[in-house]
Amino acid sequence: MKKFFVADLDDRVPGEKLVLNGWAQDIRILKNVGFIVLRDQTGLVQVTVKKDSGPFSMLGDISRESVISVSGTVPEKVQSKIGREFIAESISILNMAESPLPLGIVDEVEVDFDTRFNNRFMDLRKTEHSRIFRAKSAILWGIRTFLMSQGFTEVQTPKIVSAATEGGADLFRVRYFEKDAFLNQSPQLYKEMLIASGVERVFEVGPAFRAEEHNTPRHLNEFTSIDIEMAFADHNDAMHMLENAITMGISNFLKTVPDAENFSIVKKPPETPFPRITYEECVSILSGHGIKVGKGEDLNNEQLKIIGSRFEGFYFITHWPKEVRPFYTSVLEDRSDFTKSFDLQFREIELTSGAQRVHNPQILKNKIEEKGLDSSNFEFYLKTFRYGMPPHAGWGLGLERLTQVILNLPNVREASLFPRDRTRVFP
RNA sequence: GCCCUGGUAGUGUAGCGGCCUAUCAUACAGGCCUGUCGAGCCUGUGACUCGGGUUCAAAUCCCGGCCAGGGCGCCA
Repeated sequence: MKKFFVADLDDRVPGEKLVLNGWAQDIRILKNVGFIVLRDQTGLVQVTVKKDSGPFSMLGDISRESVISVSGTVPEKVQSKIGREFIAESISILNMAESPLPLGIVDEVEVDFDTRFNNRFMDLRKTEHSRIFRAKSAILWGIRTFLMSQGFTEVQTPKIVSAATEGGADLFRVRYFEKDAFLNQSPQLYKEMLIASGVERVFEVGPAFRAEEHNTPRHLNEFTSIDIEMAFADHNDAMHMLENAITMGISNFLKTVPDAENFSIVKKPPETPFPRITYEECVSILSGHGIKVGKGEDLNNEQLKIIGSRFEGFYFITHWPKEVRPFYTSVLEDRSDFTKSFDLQFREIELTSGAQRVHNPQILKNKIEEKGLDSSNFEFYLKTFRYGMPPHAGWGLGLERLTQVILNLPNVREASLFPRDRTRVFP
């Protein structure tokens, strides 16, 4: 069993004997001395092999990326530029790596996306890639602990479903024994049903599937959605919960991940509340740029870039027209063309979509039909609204996109261990 | 779904009708080197996505397939 990590060396005293395990990232052999750069999940150490020591003669047999175990001592003085050094007394090869490697870990060559993802296990041995997932994990942990502190219960809802959440066009169809079924695009309907069950605050972290044939740096066909739903709440309550959750996620990331402030573009937790701008204000700003947005039209990428350039980081766009929002979104009492909805944006990237929901069953049924959907397919859902459904609100947050914008990754696929996109279902 | 671009050694590239027996880097193998650390130096190994077509001649031009990256739409 492994007892020490490479980074533990920083707390050890000179002369102490211990065993380090890891990957032989690089091997350099000179006439009178040899070096192995040993890597484990905590970092790098230079293992120095003196000519008169036993393992010197076997250095040439170790291939890059082989897994080795080194016993040795902590040196009096660290001479390596890596900042950590260890003097080998014996080395055993636990598993030899084949060569050449499918992609180099320390080679000074670029690697294409395709090659990287075809060999993702190897790609992730690069610290700059694996740390994305340490960041993602820490962000999620911060959000999760925050939601738990606010009285939320984490739930798991089905991913194989019989009806579409908001339509049918963009769902993956699967064979479910003798029936047709779909992979769920969102836990939306289930979250709401749980509100009717008397659990007042629920959240779920789980996969969402979209069969859209997009091919962009910000879309995945399978992504991780952080979804919440809260009873006796409106869209403003949901926005507060969201900005605080994000702030706690970032704060936990910055606090717990080594070197976080150096590879993140978000250097400190954002201040709350996040700026808010209404859809109509956006339209008016765009009009100042000579861009006309038609009534009830969605904002496109180019338009969102213009809006996004006015803000430092996160901001909300609120009160979207009802045309561009799903049937379960409630409208403003005084202006029924607009909804109690919001998107959380970071520049032009949409991270979250949320709203206060419709809780009156008759209005909800009408809205389903207005969207051209067959309300009888939603009976399992509508039924839960007829026996005491509180007013409620919630949101869905894309975890990969959140990670992407915080780390300023050029492509959202980088924030997914094994991305599923228009053409990739492997590995 | 529409549109654009690209596929050359393990990896990343140059070449874009004959000078290609295909460039360079990195990797790999061997050698040299007083502790190296993007080590350095020498020698060697290793490649034109697939199928048709045009041509005296195709890595290079045309068509199709497969694979990839991106733009739009749509969305998290």
